[in-house]
Parts: sequence; structure tokens; C-alpha cells
Amino acid sequence: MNTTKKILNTSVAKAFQILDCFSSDIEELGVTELAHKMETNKSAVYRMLATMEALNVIQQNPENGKYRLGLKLFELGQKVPINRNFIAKAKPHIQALAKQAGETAHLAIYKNYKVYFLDKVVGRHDLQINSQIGSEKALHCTALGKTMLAFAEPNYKTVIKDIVLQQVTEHTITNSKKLIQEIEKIKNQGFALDLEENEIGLVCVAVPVCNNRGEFIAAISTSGPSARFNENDIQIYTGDLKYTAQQLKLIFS
Amino acid sequence: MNTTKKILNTSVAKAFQILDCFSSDIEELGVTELAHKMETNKSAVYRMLATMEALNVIQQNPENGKYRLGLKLFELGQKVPINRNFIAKAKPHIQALAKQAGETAHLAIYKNYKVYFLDKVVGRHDLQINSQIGSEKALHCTALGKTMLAFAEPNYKTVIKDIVLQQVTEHTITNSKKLIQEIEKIKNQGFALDLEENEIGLVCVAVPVCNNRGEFIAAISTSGPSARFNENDIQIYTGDLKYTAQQLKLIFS
DNA sequence: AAACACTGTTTCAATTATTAAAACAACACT
DNA sequence: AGTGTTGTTTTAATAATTGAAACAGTGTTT
Repeated sequence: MNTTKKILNTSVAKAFQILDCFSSDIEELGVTELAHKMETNKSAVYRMLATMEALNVIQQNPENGKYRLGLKLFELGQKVPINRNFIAKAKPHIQALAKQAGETAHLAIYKNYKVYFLDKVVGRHDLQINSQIGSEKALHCTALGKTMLAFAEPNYKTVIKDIVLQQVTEHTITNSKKLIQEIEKIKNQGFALDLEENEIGLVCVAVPVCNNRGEFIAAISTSGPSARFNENDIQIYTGDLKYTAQQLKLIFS
Repeated sequence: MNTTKKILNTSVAKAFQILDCFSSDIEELGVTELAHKMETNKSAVYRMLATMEALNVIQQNPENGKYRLGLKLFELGQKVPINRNFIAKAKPHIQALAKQAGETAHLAIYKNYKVYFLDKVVGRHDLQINSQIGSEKALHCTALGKTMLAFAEPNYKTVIKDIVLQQVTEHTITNSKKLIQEIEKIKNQGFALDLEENEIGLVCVAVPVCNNRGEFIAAISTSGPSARFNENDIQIYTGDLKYTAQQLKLIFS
């Protein structure tokens, strides 16, 4: 199902394994801490960190000796094609979408049978979604994911049978047949809903963004607490989303 | 002068050497092309690329077999502390600055005795500066760099004696004593000018951004062609910059 | 249509770098 | 002063990377 290549260089794999230990919540990590996380010895981790510090990939905090992600990664991140070409151009439209609805808007792509968040603009309310740019979500329990199954995956039926339909909340669709019915419905109506299927109290609306040849590019969504997402609200948000998708389409035309 | 560590893992160094071959202009590179660039053999490059593709660090274009930077780098770039904490929050202010002046605005930090560009918002004119987020510039011949010498480097006098004051244009300050005088002047007036010292025809104004404890955080600048930067313009831009620096200061208060 | 030149990919023994445990040095608690 | 940390260095044993050469595709040229 996946055509990814084999790892031929273990050192490089370990280096990125170290980098993956860091997150928005965990900004700093020590040598011992990392060695424990990765179930290896300190020496290996230390030499990796020393190497990556020489390359500016990692920076050591002189105050406590701990390590954090370095600016080289920021620099490389800026050079990733999808980033430069798409996110920057889409940004103002996503911002407008978030402002219009007052709710958090997301831009995501379909990658490795998962939802991959490219950008996020928060709404004006205090109650916000704890999503993370660069993180991933499952397909079957999110509005963005179901949009991708409907519009980005021609073989969505086989994909649904291959992936694990994990029950996340009581509303999660875990039955393959029901999910296929849901995707067909989404294909017809042109938008997807997530009615507390990923988290209780969280509702989400999503639509696809296509280019002028009709090919799926990304998906955009509006999310918020169920209290602010009644039927009427959802209808308005869907309209906003479709308008934004149309605007984004022009970027590729 | 530099306390960087030694490279202890050659494989990891080579991996990042490959990644450094990519740029905004060079989005795609082949195995042979990379091997030639790095003066090594194809096998080593191929194994690195295959490994990094398995880690999503690199993506292969199925159409032509060539490789491009992958989304993992985008993901990691998003997690770099300075990025998350500062750039995102500073963005609207830099945008407002660029809109107000109509000229390109930059946000940069002091790193490894160089100017390091964190963000850029282009002005409304056709004639633009060809700067790159994530790239570096010398200290002595830029307004941002001289700002950093004045406000970020307590030992700026010894730094000036250690770095090479390369003559970039006929207006570049290459004399140590003159540069120290210039830095003292900048310290007093609170802003730095680059009057065609880095490129003929290009003028730049920069001011420091500090936190509420008065510690240097970053520098911001407005740049454009000398034709649009007469004495009066510069005075207005300096005012805009100081206002923006004050706004950014509040982020840390 | 056949030969050529170019990709990316795989293979292999020779070589080289990585490994992991243990000792070290430096700091921070109690 | 003593104990529990931390990051760092050293060591022979080991497991990895290396690079030339062959392979299998494409597309171009003759």
C-alpha cells in the first residue's frame, strides 16, 4: 500500500528520530533524556547532537546544557516547495475565512493516508482547538480527512478497508460500509462534516480546494465548539469555505 | 571566537549537505546532479536520498525521478522555538510596516556574527530586493548588521577586529576605526543606515527590537532603491520602524 | 530502428566509522 | 562534605558505510 523506500543509512534515521522527539510542548531536551526516550545509550545521542549542533540543526542552551531545534531546520523548512508556493499565497484567504466566521480555519493536504496540517488561523473566541501545524490526523474521524477520501483518493473504498477505523468518540464512524456511504454523500454535497467524531464537543466543516483542472490540491476547514455550530451556522460556514476554495483555485489558474 | 562543536557523525553531515544543495531557485535535483555538486559518488547520495525519503525528509518526483525537499522539514521548521514564538506574532506588525512605507520590510536576528533573515514582507513597488528568508548577510555592510553590532554585541569592538570587513561596494566601511565610530553613532541615534554599502542603488534603514528588560531580540528594517530614500523619506521610515519596534516589544512584556 | 547517452538503482568485498559501557568532570542539591 | 544528577570523553569490538562497476530503465540521436 505504501511505496516508501527502505532506510539504508541508520545514522541519518537516528538523527531525525532525535529531531522528532522535540515538539511544540517539548522545546528542550537533554542528552540523557533523549537517550532514554529512544532506548539507546548516551554516547550515540551525544555524538548526533554534537554533529547537528555543528550544522546549526540543533542548538544547545548554554544555561542548562539542554538542546533545542536549531535555525537550520527553520531555513530548510522555508525552502520546502509546497510551503513557498502554496501556503504563503493561501495565507490571506485562510485569514479572511477565519475572520469571517470568527472560528479557527485550517489548511491541510492529503499525505500518507493521513490529514497533514499545513496552516492554521485561530478564531476570535477564547475556546480554541489545540491543533498543530505539521501534525497529522486520521482520515475517518475528521471533516478534512473525509473530504480527502472523497476528493483526493480515487481508490477510497480500498483505502477505507485497509486503514484502521479507530473509535475515537461515540460518534466516530467505525463501520466500513457506513463510511463509504458517508463519503458518497460528501462527494454529492461537496463538503464534509465532523459532528463530534474526533472529539466530543468539537464540530468541523471542510471543503476541497482544487485547481482549474479539477484536481484535488488541499482541503480547508472551519472548526469550533458544537455550541457555536448549529445547522444554520454550518450552512453559513460551508458557504464561506466554498468561496475561499474558489479563491484558492484561482492561485492555480 | 566560535564555540561550535566538532562533527562526529559524517553520515549526518552528508545528509544535511545534500539538503543544503536545494534552494528556492533549485527545487529539484537528481542523484547524479547531487553527486557531482558534492564531489562524491552516486551510491552514497542515492542511499542518503532513499533513507531521507523513507523519513519524509525528501520526496521524489515520480514524473522525472528527481528529488525535492519533503514535508518533514516543513514540520520540523514549524517547531523551531524562535519560529513559533516570535515570527508568527511579529508577522502582522512587519506587514503593517511594509504597507505603511510601501517598501520591503525585514525581520532578522543576530547569529554566528551574521545577519540572519527570519521574515520578509515585500513592498508594493515593482523594484524589489532579492533577499531570502533563512539566508545570511554580513554585519558591516548592512543596516541590520550594524544595528546588531550596536545593540546585540557587547564586545562589538573586538568582533569588528575579528571579522573581515570586505569591500562590497565603493561605500562599504572597511576601516575598523570608522566602523566603530559608525556603531557609536548608531548607538546614540537608535537606528542604522545602509547607504549603498551593500549594493549600489540600495538603501536600508534598521532599528533594534528589544524586550521590556532592554535586551536585544531582533532587528527590523525597511529597504528600497535610493531614488525612493531621500532624507525626508528616511526620517519617516525611521519613525515607522521605531513604532513597530515598540509594538514588537509588547509581545515580550 | 538501432545505437547511444543519460537517468536512477542495486550489488559487493574492502574499508571505515559507529557503537556502547564505563570512567570523567562539573554542577546542584541535601 | 556527600550524593545524584548532568554533559562529555575514551576504548576496543563491532557493524556500518563506502565506491566502483554493473544493471535496468528512458529518451534522444544517428
